[in-house]
Amino acid sequence: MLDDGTRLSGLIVEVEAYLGVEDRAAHSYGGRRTPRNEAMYAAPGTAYIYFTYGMHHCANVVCGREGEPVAVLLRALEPLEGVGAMRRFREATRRRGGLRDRDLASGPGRLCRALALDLSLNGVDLTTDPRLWIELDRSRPFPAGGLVNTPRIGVEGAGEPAASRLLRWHVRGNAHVSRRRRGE
DNA sequence: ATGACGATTTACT
DNA sequence: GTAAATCGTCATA
Repeated sequence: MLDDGTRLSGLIVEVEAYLGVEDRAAHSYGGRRTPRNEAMYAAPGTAYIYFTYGMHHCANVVCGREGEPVAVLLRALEPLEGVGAMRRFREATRRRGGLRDRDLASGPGRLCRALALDLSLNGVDLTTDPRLWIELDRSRPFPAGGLVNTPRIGVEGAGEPAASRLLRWHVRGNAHVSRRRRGE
Protein backbone atom coordinates (compact mmCIF):
# COMPACT_ATOMS: atom_id res chain seq x y z
CA MET A 1 0.00 0.00 0.00
CA LEU A 2 1.40 3.39 -1.03
CA ASP A 3 1.06 6.45 1.15
CA ASP A 4 -1.64 7.77 -1.17
CA GLY A 5 -3.72 4.65 -0.65
CA THR A 6 -2.87 2.93 -3.92
CA ARG A 7 -2.82 -0.84 -3.55
CA LEU A 8 0.02 -2.68 -5.24
CA SER A 9 -0.58 -6.41 -5.15
CA GLY A 10 0.30 -9.63 -6.86
CA LEU A 11 0.23 -13.38 -6.61
CA ILE A 12 3.45 -14.81 -5.19
CA VAL A 13 4.66 -17.20 -7.89
CA GLU A 14 8.29 -17.87 -6.92
CA VAL A 15 10.08 -18.18 -3.57
CA GLU A 16 13.26 -19.57 -2.01
CA ALA A 17 13.94 -20.76 1.54
CA TYR A 18 17.02 -19.83 3.59
CA LEU A 19 17.38 -22.16 6.52
CA GLY A 20 19.08 -20.90 9.62
CA VAL A 21 22.66 -21.27 10.79
CA GLU A 22 23.56 -24.40 8.83
CA ASP A 23 22.61 -23.08 5.39
CA ARG A 24 25.80 -21.83 3.83
CA ALA A 25 23.83 -19.76 1.30
CA ALA A 26 21.98 -17.85 4.01
CA HIS A 27 23.06 -14.55 5.54
CA SER A 28 22.62 -16.27 8.89
CA TYR A 29 25.13 -19.04 8.14
CA GLY A 30 27.23 -19.95 11.15
CA GLY A 31 25.05 -17.87 13.41
CA ARG A 32 26.15 -14.63 11.81
CA ARG A 33 24.10 -11.86 13.35
CA THR A 34 24.79 -8.28 12.28
CA PRO A 35 22.83 -5.06 11.96
CA ARG A 36 21.96 -5.98 8.38
CA ASN A 37 20.46 -9.40 9.03
CA GLU A 38 19.09 -8.73 12.51
CA ALA A 39 15.52 -9.00 11.21
CA MET A 40 16.11 -12.66 10.33
CA TYR A 41 16.21 -13.36 14.07
CA ALA A 42 12.92 -11.60 14.77
CA ALA A 43 9.51 -13.22 15.20
CA PRO A 44 7.86 -15.07 12.32
CA GLY A 45 5.86 -12.69 10.17
CA THR A 46 8.60 -10.06 10.17
CA ALA A 47 9.86 -8.57 6.90
CA TYR A 48 13.59 -8.95 6.23
CA ILE A 49 14.61 -6.53 3.47
CA TYR A 50 18.22 -5.91 2.53
CA PHE A 51 20.20 -3.87 0.01
CA THR A 52 22.66 -5.62 -2.28
CA TYR A 53 24.89 -5.15 -5.34
CA GLY A 54 24.88 -1.45 -4.60
CA MET A 55 21.51 -1.00 -6.26
CA HIS A 56 18.94 -3.67 -5.48
CA HIS A 57 16.71 -4.65 -2.59
CA CYS A 58 15.49 -8.16 -1.76
CA ALA A 59 12.48 -8.94 0.45
CA ASN A 60 11.95 -11.94 2.71
CA VAL A 61 9.33 -13.21 5.11
CA VAL A 62 10.78 -14.44 8.40
CA CYS A 63 9.37 -17.89 9.15
CA GLY A 64 11.41 -19.31 12.01
CA ARG A 65 10.66 -18.94 15.67
CA GLU A 66 12.09 -15.85 17.29
CA GLY A 67 15.86 -16.30 17.43
CA GLU A 68 15.82 -18.91 14.66
CA PRO A 69 16.99 -17.20 11.42
CA VAL A 70 14.80 -18.88 8.80
CA ALA A 71 13.31 -16.79 6.00
CA VAL A 72 11.65 -17.08 2.61
CA LEU A 73 12.85 -14.84 -0.21
CA LEU A 74 10.10 -13.45 -2.45
CA ARG A 75 11.42 -13.85 -5.97
CA ALA A 76 8.49 -13.08 -8.27
CA LEU A 77 4.92 -11.81 -8.37
CA GLU A 78 2.17 -11.98 -10.93
CA PRO A 79 0.95 -8.36 -10.74
CA LEU A 80 -2.73 -7.94 -9.89
CA GLU A 81 -3.50 -4.45 -8.54
CA GLY A 82 -1.66 -1.19 -9.19
CA VAL A 83 0.04 -2.41 -12.35
CA GLY A 84 0.40 1.12 -13.68
CA ALA A 85 2.20 2.28 -10.55
CA MET A 86 4.45 -0.78 -10.64
CA ARG A 87 5.38 0.01 -14.21
CA ARG A 88 6.29 3.58 -13.27
CA PHE A 89 8.53 2.42 -10.41
CA ARG A 90 10.24 -0.07 -12.69
CA GLU A 91 10.71 2.25 -15.64
CA ALA A 92 12.23 4.90 -13.39
CA THR A 93 15.44 2.86 -13.32
CA ARG A 94 15.72 1.81 -16.97
CA ARG A 95 16.95 3.61 -20.05
CA ARG A 96 14.95 1.66 -22.56
CA GLY A 97 11.22 1.21 -22.09
CA GLY A 98 9.09 -1.60 -23.37
CA LEU A 99 8.39 -3.44 -20.14
CA ARG A 100 6.04 -6.37 -20.42
CA ASP A 101 3.79 -7.28 -17.50
CA ARG A 102 5.76 -10.47 -17.07
CA ASP A 103 8.91 -8.43 -16.43
CA LEU A 104 7.47 -6.11 -13.79
CA ALA A 105 8.25 -8.31 -10.78
CA SER A 106 10.01 -11.38 -12.21
CA GLY A 107 13.02 -11.40 -9.91
CA PRO A 108 13.74 -10.39 -6.30
CA GLY A 109 15.19 -7.00 -7.20
CA ARG A 110 12.49 -6.27 -9.74
CA LEU A 111 9.80 -7.26 -7.25
CA CYS A 112 11.07 -4.79 -4.67
CA ARG A 113 11.34 -2.05 -7.24
CA ALA A 114 7.81 -2.66 -8.54
CA LEU A 115 6.36 -2.56 -5.01
CA ALA A 116 8.63 0.30 -3.87
CA LEU A 117 10.06 -1.86 -1.08
CA ASP A 118 13.23 -0.58 0.54
CA LEU A 119 15.03 -0.51 3.89
CA SER A 120 12.34 1.68 5.41
CA LEU A 121 10.22 -1.50 5.56
CA ASN A 122 12.94 -3.76 6.95
CA GLY A 123 11.80 -5.32 10.20
CA VAL A 124 8.13 -4.38 9.97
CA ASP A 125 5.48 -6.79 11.28
CA LEU A 126 3.66 -8.15 8.25
CA THR A 127 0.69 -9.09 10.40
CA THR A 128 0.00 -5.55 11.59
CA ASP A 129 1.79 -2.99 9.40
CA PRO A 130 -0.64 -1.05 7.18
CA ARG A 131 1.92 -0.71 4.39
CA LEU A 132 2.94 -4.30 3.68
CA TRP A 133 1.19 -7.62 4.25
CA ILE A 134 0.39 -11.03 2.78
CA GLU A 135 -3.10 -12.41 2.24
CA LEU A 136 -4.45 -15.87 1.57
CA ASP A 137 -7.06 -15.61 -1.17
CA ARG A 138 -9.37 -18.55 -0.55
CA SER A 139 -11.36 -17.73 -3.66
CA ARG A 140 -8.37 -18.50 -5.86
CA PRO A 141 -7.84 -22.15 -6.74
CA PHE A 142 -4.44 -23.68 -6.16
CA PRO A 143 -2.46 -23.55 -9.42
CA ALA A 144 -3.59 -26.46 -11.56
CA GLY A 145 -0.08 -27.38 -12.63
CA GLY A 146 1.25 -27.34 -9.08
CA LEU A 147 4.70 -26.16 -8.11
CA VAL A 148 8.15 -26.86 -9.49
CA ASN A 149 10.95 -27.47 -6.98
CA THR A 150 14.53 -26.61 -8.02
CA PRO A 151 17.88 -25.44 -6.63
CA ARG A 152 18.11 -21.80 -5.61
CA ILE A 153 19.42 -19.11 -7.96
CA GLY A 154 22.61 -17.14 -7.43
CA VAL A 155 23.99 -19.24 -4.59
CA GLU A 156 26.59 -21.27 -6.50
CA GLY A 157 29.29 -19.54 -4.48
CA ALA A 158 27.98 -21.14 -1.30
CA GLY A 159 29.30 -24.50 -2.46
CA GLU A 160 27.79 -27.90 -1.87
CA PRO A 161 25.51 -29.10 -0.53
CA ALA A 162 23.84 -25.70 -0.15
CA ALA A 163 23.93 -24.87 -3.86
CA SER A 164 22.09 -28.03 -4.87
CA ARG A 165 19.43 -28.15 -2.20
CA LEU A 166 15.92 -27.98 -3.66
CA LEU A 167 14.77 -24.86 -1.84
CA ARG A 168 13.23 -22.87 -4.68
CA TRP A 169 9.62 -23.25 -5.72
CA HIS A 170 7.65 -21.65 -8.52
CA VAL A 171 4.23 -22.03 -10.08
CA ARG A 172 4.53 -24.39 -13.02
CA GLY A 173 4.18 -22.62 -16.33
CA ASN A 174 3.55 -19.16 -14.86
CA ALA A 175 4.90 -16.45 -17.18
CA HIS A 176 5.81 -14.12 -14.31
CA VAL A 177 8.47 -16.38 -12.80
CA SER A 178 12.06 -15.12 -13.16
CA ARG A 179 13.68 -16.98 -15.99
CA ARG A 180 17.38 -17.23 -16.30
CA ARG A 181 17.51 -20.93 -16.75
CA ARG A 182 16.44 -22.99 -19.69
CA GLY A 183 13.57 -25.40 -19.58
CA GLU A 184 11.58 -23.93 -16.73
C1' DA B 1 41.31 2.06 7.64
C1' DT B 2 40.97 -1.00 3.87
C1' DG B 3 39.38 -4.22 0.46
C1' DA B 4 36.63 -7.96 -1.47
C1' DC B 5 32.19 -9.16 -2.49
C1' DG B 6 27.20 -9.82 -3.02
C1' DA B 7 20.13 -14.32 -2.16
C1' DT B 8 20.90 -8.88 -9.16
C1' DT B 9 19.73 -6.46 -13.26
C1' DT B 10 20.69 -4.29 -17.39
C1' DA B 11 22.98 -3.18 -21.52
C1' DC B 12 26.14 -4.28 -24.85
C1' DT B 13 29.02 -7.28 -28.27
C1' DG C 1 27.06 -14.81 -24.11
C1' DT C 2 29.82 -11.24 -21.31
C1' DA C 3 30.53 -7.28 -18.54
C1' DA C 4 29.34 -3.05 -16.21
C1' DA C 5 26.84 -0.72 -12.70
C1' DT C 6 27.40 0.66 -7.80
C1' DC C 7 27.88 0.82 -2.61
C1' DG C 8 26.80 -0.95 2.08
C1' DT C 9 28.49 -4.54 4.83
C1' DC C 10 31.72 -7.31 7.09
C1' DA C 11 36.09 -9.56 7.89
C1' DT C 12 40.78 -8.51 8.37
C1' DA C 13 44.49 -5.61 9.95
